[in-house]
Amino acid sequence: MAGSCEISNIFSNYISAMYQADEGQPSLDVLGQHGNDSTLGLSVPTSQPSAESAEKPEWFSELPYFWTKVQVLEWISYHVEKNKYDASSIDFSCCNMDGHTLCHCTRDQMRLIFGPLGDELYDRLHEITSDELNWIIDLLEKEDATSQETFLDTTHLELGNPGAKDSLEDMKFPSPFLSTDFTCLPGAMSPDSSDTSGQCSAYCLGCKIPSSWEDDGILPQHRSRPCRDTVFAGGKKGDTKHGKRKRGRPRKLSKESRDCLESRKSKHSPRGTHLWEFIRDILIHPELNEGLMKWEDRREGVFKFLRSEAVAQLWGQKKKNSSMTYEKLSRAMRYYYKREILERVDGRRLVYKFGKNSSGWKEEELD
DNA sequence: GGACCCTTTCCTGGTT
DNA sequence: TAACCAGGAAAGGGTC
Repeated sequence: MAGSCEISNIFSNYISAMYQADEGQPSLDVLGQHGNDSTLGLSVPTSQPSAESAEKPEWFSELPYFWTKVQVLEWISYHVEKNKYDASSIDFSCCNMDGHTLCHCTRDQMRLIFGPLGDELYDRLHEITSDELNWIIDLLEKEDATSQETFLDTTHLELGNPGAKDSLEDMKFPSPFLSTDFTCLPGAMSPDSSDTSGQCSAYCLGCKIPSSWEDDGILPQHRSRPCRDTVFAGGKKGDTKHGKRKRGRPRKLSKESRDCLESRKSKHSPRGTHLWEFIRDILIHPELNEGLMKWEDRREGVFKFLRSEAVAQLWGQKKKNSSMTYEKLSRAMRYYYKREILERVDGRRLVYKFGKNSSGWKEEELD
């Protein structure tokens, strides 16, 4: 009970502080500024430095997973205030949780604890943590560069990485795939576009991610709005007259925009993973691809897309292409027939087979 | 700078 | 009717 009292105090203090410094309120609109994009269902804090940045609460610059109980409360307080919610109906005794616990709350649990605010909190947390997966992926990339390890030790993530936190600040970017298509729990990673009320889909800290998912293409992008708005400018349909666009790949970003987005990237970053390698990596990590793809005949290299659009979205995310679809992905797959990287599997929808020019999928090779 | 490669995008038509 | 498949065509972007 004492804990509950303490929590209430923190809560009150925080709200008081916010009233006193209304101007200084964290610009976490932030968490909703891109939110109009229902496809993405995400938004990220702006990276534009603001005069108030010095007054941002601690939780703003921390990963939710690492939030202390106090920071969790501050975060809750912020949203209580933001939504003009009556905090008296919140069960404070249930708020005594750290970020780790918070991140594993289901939507239903959030509702139970926070009432109508539960949905809001769940969504906001989801937004932040979806960004974090990208942070994690980035972290993995750095890790991979030094260790050549395919997988990341889970404990490493749980301990955190101060350097990577900085990266998070710099590079948050919404993850459409993860936000809409993944229910990603520690130890399980399965897409589920329809499930918005199940387990907390925000966290993937227990997941191990194939090394090829870590390359440049999947790196978080700069999160400032002006840049982000230009990221997929070429990918929008109907951007030419008569609602039709020219054939071919749309022009990429202007140099300025690219610089903005990729200031972190090496100018000579190697070519990203090829599509077939990306597909292969999903397949050879069954613990991650549950629900995405499956082997039909492992020995023969026959596999099937279970959630074709989800895979396409993931591929699109990797290539920074929000308009990727299975239709397009499958066209690229069909080009592999000629090169014998893939073989046709006639009469079976969504089924492909690795060809003689592919590698790295056979069990013998993996051993 | 240009060739080449690897997609990406659009499209038409066919199949399930 | 929708989803998928097949493959031509055109184009962008990265690498060499």
